[in-house]
Amino acid sequence: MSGWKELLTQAGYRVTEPRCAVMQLLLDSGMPLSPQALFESSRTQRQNLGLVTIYRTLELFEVLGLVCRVHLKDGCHGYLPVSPGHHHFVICEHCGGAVEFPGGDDLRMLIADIEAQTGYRVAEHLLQLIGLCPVCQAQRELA
Amino acid sequence: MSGWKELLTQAGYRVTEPRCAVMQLLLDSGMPLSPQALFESSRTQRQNLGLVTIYRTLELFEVLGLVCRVHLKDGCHGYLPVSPGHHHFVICEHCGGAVEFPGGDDLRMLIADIEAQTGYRVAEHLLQLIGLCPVCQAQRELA
DNA sequence: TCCCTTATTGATAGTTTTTTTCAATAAGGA
DNA sequence: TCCTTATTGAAAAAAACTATCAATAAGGGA
Ligand SMILES: [Zn+2]
Ligand SMILES: [Zn+2]
Ligand SMILES: [Zn+2]
Ligand SMILES: [Zn+2]
Repeated sequence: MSGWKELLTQAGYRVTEPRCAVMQLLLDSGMPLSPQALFESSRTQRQNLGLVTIYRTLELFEVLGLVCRVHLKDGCHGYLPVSPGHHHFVICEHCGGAVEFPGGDDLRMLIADIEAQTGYRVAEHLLQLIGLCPVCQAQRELA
Repeated sequence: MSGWKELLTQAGYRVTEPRCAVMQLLLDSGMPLSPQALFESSRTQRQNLGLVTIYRTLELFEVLGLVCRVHLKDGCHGYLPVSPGHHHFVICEHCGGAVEFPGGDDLRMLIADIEAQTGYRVAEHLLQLIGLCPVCQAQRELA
């Protein structure tokens, strides 16, 4: 994400300090952050964002396609910054580290199959992979 | 789902009236139901389940693989009864109707690709398709 | 650069969702 | 039928999320 400020502006929104802070925290984190986690991070870094602002900012960012909401096992709902377009994530179940990947032809085929089988017209999909990142794999092998 | 009572018993749990009621409501519904929705349904049908019991029952059922938690746009977390094994759902975004589809080889190729690309070891995945069911498609065409 | 309009913020309060607690109840084996 | 103990559900607490509104600040225009 680099041009996100321009995107905000073009969409008629203001580039405010709190919005910058939220985006920065997300970019620095590398793992899905919940609204609460963002709130606490912001306090640690003396930015003191309001929790309400965080909710609103995440919602706006999601609508603009700047962040993506992922579903976690515990508690659900972390947010990750995303590059423009459609995407998915592999999330490490141990450290939370998330890596984005594009949906491939495989998925397209699968969806076509399901449409044929069920008669549904598929408009969107939710796909997340959960596993162990290389670092956590190595760690586990030592134990 | 037919042998779910046996499955409960074999796992050392009791087959109670509230558990039967929750399963029945889920089976009758055909769409994802939230804990709150189950609570209200149960009151309508004079079964008066406690909300806490519903939460606990859903959690147990999920652990036993009898139901599956799906993530909805608004409010998140509906529950659907599932047949044994691995599977996913197509959910109608208009009427909520859900259809299960088996996921055997599923995403094997895709996952293998991602593992190679990212170094992650993928353990599980979350896949949901969202779209329009045949009925709702027809309805939309008339409008 | 300064001002003015108005989008945005955040404190407070309110609502919804989920979890904890614990005495009363009932499932199911003896 | 009785007894043990898993299970229930009312009530209360905690967590997650939303609504309100006066004060603030972004950024366009003078
Ligand atoms: Zn969710
Ligand atoms: Zn990891
Ligand atoms: Zn439908
Ligand atoms: Zn699958």
